[in-house]
Amino acid sequence: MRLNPQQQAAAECTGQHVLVLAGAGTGKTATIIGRAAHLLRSGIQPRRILLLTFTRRAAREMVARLERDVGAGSRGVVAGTFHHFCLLTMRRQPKAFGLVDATVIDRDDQLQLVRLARAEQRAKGEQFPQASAILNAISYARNTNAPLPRYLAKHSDWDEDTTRRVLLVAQQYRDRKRQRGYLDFDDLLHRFASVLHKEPAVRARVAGSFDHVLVDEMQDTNPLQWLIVDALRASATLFCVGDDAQSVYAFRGADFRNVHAFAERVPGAAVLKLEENYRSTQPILDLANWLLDGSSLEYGKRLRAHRGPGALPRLMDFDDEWAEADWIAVDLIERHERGTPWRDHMIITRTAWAARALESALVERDVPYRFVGGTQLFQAAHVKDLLSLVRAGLSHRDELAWVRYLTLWPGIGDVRAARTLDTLLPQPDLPQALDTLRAAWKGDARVHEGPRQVWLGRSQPAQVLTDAIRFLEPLLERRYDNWKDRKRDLALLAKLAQRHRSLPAFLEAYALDPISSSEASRLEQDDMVTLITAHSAKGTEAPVCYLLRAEPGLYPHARSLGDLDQEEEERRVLYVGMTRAMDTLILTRSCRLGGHRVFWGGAAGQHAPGGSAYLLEDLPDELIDSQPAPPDPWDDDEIIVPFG
DNA sequence: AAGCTCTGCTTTTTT
DNA sequence: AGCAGAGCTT
Repeated sequence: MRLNPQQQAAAECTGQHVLVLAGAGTGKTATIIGRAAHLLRSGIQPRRILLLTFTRRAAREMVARLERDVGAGSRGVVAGTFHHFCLLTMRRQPKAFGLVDATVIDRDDQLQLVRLARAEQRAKGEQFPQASAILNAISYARNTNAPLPRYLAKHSDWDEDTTRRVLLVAQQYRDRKRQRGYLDFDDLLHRFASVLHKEPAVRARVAGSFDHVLVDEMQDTNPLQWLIVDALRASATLFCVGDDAQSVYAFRGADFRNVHAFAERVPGAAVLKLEENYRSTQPILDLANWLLDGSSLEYGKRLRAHRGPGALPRLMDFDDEWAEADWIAVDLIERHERGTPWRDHMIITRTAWAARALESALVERDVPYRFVGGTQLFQAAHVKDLLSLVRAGLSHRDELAWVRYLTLWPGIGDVRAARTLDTLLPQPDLPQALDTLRAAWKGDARVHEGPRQVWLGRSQPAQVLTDAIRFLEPLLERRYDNWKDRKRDLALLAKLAQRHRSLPAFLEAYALDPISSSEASRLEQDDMVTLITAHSAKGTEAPVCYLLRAEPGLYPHARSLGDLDQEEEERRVLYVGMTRAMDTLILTRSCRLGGHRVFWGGAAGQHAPGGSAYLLEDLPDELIDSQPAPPDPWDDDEIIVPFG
């Protein structure tokens, strides 16, 4: 791989900590990979290089590219998400981190726990914050390393009494986690950071195992992650890459001061810039530059296209989302027929939900596609059902799994499940708990058999999964009307389990990475259109990009209206979306801008002073090729035939 | 008393 | 797709 002089200089700048400010498409990944390759060539041992990314996608891509560039010499480089790295390290020395016998839980499990606590605080029929809202607040405070009461006082509009009870919910959530040995995603970072902070010996051991730490997407790191990077700096050299204009995870506590204040926090650090864009043609970048110019913040960024001129981005208006979706599907088919492979097309959506019309159009027109981001296909209910049985068969203390498994049975609801669990929990181990269950349960005798099968066969993950599917089949078939389709997902899961030595390892890997959708699709076919959320799209590119529903209510998202920081983040989300396109950028919208629409979310167009209710409001004509809406193919007005 | 089924509501972004 | 609530069934 060839680097330009700036990239080269960055990759080879050794002897001090480095921050690289890299605009969209300027070869950020190439540079970080180039850096790793340079270190390996200069004799650094692979296992002394740590490569931290923010998303699993980025981690996978980095590893693949590094292997392609360096070959087997890259084996042993430690690469993964922050969460992954923390868990891995803590699993190696469980005692030092107090991690013996802990189960990692995903967001669904978290929500379930919060729901239980919430039910106790909420009066019947009363308006009370949703479990997800409470969990978001808990998580945000945690990731920004701020006490929850202070965070709520500042950022929520809940009244005093509600706030008091939300704090009780949070307290209970914590207690329940502790009692059951559950660790949520935030705990992974928090536990790791706090032990590194409090135990100099542990810190020295962890930090001392690396010479170089490479951090991707630095603008997305949150204060907790900063503490981790900061601890590693004690004996390793940092190489951080980021772009403040692409910071889109503030909702998760990301703090781009980690980029802005880098030089002050890390004395003697070199700050380098990459500004030449290699991805897109100039008109696409002109549009992106215009978008940033409209901000009240100063991003100090002007993307220059190394590739030079090209076609103007297009803007298409439609009557409704169905017409829009169908037009895109047809356009994709035409491009495909003209010889462009499906994989060269990417459709970028603000939310998973906003793409529902598009998904049905793609299905209807037989366009092969995969969805990246949003709620994963594999977090589906039937997968959770299966995994709940597996988890129940490994520990009688896993309350969430047991309740889910038990309520699959006809005649068992929340109440009976909870009561049954009260008898299981005090038992010393699982076999005895199962005996108790068999003795106490008057109904279907098979209830205890499923977990028992798992327990007995637990040394062979793939076989356990296969047996568990067979065991659950009658129950699930009754429950879901499209069982045949769902069964295929489960079979895939059993196949993936083959790769893991133990069931807990499989479950933990799954919790952190609920089946790489990439893997799932690779098992099927390669050439397909990518439908992707703007957040997930960061770091990707495609020759042809559609920006779906680039309309008021979505850019900025209605929920962000009224908060200047959030509105500003929406600008960056749109910026990320636009700068994915290499040759062709097509923006589509599906509402008539003339007729004022009231958007859900309450705020109804009330944007913050200095912000904007619609980011493409004053789009200059010369930057875009505006096209009138094509006739509505679904127009079902009666055709009046004149008689003579 | 507990579970089941129907209906209406509500959907940001991710580890 | 999943939740909450109402009303019905076991």
